[in-house]
Amino acid sequence: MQLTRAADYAVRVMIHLAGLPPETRASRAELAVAAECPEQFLSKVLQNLTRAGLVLSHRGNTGGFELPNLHRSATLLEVVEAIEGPIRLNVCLNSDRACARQEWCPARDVWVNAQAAVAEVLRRSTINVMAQQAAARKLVAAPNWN
Amino acid sequence: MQLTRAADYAVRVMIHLAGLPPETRASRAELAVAAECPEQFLSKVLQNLTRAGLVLSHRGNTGGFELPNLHRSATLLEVVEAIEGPIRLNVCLNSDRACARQEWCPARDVWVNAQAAVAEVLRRSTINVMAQQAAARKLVAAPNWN
DNA sequence: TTTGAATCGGATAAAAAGAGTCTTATAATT
DNA sequence: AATTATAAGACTCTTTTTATCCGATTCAAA
Repeated sequence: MQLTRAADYAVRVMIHLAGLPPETRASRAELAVAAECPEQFLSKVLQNLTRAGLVLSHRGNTGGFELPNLHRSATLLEVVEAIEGPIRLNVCLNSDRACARQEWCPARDVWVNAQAAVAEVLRRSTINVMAQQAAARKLVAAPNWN
Repeated sequence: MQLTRAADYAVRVMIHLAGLPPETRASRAELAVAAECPEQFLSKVLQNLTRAGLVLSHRGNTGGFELPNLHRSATLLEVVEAIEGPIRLNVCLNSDRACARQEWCPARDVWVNAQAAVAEVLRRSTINVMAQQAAARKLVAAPNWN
């Protein structure tokens, strides 16, 4: 019951991108430094984000990754699910493979509620707001007023 | 980000035990049928529940497992954590191995809140109440009034 | 048009976790 | 003593996680 490293890195990257000026491209290398993770592994994460449309990739000499304006306010839920797929707190919540106990099982209701609670928290956080928070906190941590 | 089968089985077993009269012993075989899971695997689950004190085990000819009265109102959180250990939605929430970004990372707050939300839902559900619900719903599903 | 810098995509792999099995030991009742 | 339980540890198999490597592709600039 834990977030994967891949999803964590994805969130880090998205927040970093949201902190850059619009239309800025960041190279994979830069993003790997920002996310503090192996660059090759981040490659896979970025490909998933690209496929989900949360990020735009550009190849070639001046290539890199860019956050489309449309997704500057993406939620953490979107980012996490882009990497891990839909959140399912228990196998019995998979609509495909329904559980035989479903009719009467009181635990299922709890899993449903718990899952909804997590999703709600993740849905309420957008990466642009988090980027602002990060910037503000870094200023407080290492002020440069002179 | 999913419950393990072991934790799911543990919950099933605890609810089953809570539905029996106090001081009743249920054999491992009976519990495996009730939980719809392999008996040998359940063995490991039951050992963990026993170590956590949530269940009493008795060896020998008339042995079996028993739910101590003290724990008839155990919460789902207790049961799940007895099997999986403390819930940690992300590695950075492990107090031992703190994250270097902790000072300013705005995502951490979200993980903290999400984790608290899950825990709260699980804490609000007790197995005795769920056993009653299960019994009531089974009656509705297959009534036997005559 | 060639070169170089960048991502893409597939193959591979090591490590860890999850899920389950098997066997021997131990305990308690009959 | 025999029978019937659980305990405990070793073991296996599969899947997931967490990467790494390398050739192909793309694009811009020299």
